[in-house]
Amino acid sequence: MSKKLDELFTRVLKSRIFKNRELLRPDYLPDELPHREKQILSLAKILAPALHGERPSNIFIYGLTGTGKTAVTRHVLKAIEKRREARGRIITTYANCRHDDTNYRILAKLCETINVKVPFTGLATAEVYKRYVEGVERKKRIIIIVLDEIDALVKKSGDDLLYKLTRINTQLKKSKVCIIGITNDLKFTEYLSARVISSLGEEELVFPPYRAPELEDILRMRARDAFKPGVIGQGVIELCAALAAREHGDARRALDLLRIAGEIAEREGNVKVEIRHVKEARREIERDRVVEVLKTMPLHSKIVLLAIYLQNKSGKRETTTGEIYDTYRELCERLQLDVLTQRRISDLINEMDTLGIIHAKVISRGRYGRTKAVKISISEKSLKEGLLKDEFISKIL
DNA sequence: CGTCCACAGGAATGACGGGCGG
DNA sequence: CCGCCCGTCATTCCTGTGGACG
Repeated sequence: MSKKLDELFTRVLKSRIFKNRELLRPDYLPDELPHREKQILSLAKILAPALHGERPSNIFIYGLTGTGKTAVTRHVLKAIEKRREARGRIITTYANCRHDDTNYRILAKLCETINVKVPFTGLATAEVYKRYVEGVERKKRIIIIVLDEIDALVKKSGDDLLYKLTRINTQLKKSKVCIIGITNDLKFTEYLSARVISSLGEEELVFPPYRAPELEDILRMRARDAFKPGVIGQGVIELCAALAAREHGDARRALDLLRIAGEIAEREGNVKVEIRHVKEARREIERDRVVEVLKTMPLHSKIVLLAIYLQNKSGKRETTTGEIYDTYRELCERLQLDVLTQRRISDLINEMDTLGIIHAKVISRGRYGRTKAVKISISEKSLKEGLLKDEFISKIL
């Protein structure tokens, strides 16, 4: 056994495919961002006043996932920080609102970057905010706050925090705060109140999706340094680009495809990355994503999903809330668990809808009521793989 | 054209686990 | 250590509603 392991490690270390795999990771920031020159310049122009101590306008950045919003922002901030003028004058803060999706956690994160200590929980949000304002004022700097995937925060916790942050400068004398909001939801402003839109949207930048040829450029540039020479087979780059272009021009997806295709080829002991590896990579990505989401869902969501699945299996392609709830209740009784109310189940169904596990559409059937038509939008295989990990669920299946 | 189904989804409230200040 | 307050999850109660049926 240990000999086999040894061989495996050696093989991975002496990769015949990769020269530097890290270059393909989604959070790697390359020196050059092809086809985003315009956005880089615009953003730099807006932020430049910070260098001589003026507050830059707040900025709203729109664009679908993988269109380079985060990369461009980090790129520009990095360039600003490098300038001599920035020293002792500018502090930049980055927070991802999908990762930290409550007002409290965002504030805690902001506090962290200006060395203000706050506990994980327990304090009132208003208290944390107060400490943050005090901390900022003490710093006497221009603070640039990047709130990535800001839509996630607003949808969950409302725009209160945003409002406060846009007004924060009225409480400050020695420091100034500038906010960059990044969102991949183009209709995001619907969730915002007018007061926030006007102050946050002083400037707006739109990132269009990458087209397939542009994705090819990006991939080729990264592949040149990430892979050993000559290992990329005919048409591999083009396929990755085409698949990602179909997914609204998502560069992250394109890079993931290429990296995982490379990993699959390597696992096979192949010396070339071929088209079939890319196809397999696509399947793997989708499966992993879904299984990961399923595994981390709360127990009752899993049971609801199972209920939908069982309804599905007994012939119907679509189910309604009422039918799901009945089945759900039976399952709970069999497992001797407390039954949640229908109101709560309705929320759980909505949550799974936004996660993309199921598809729920409100339909009206006249005097037979108004309900939701629910169907599962993931493969049976990944559903089982994700659910069977749960000890309760596996009792039933 | 009004009715009325079967829910959707908002608001208020309670239970619970956890940190804070004294 | 205690009483207090907080955020989160869940319940209860509620009003709203698209359109087939009569």
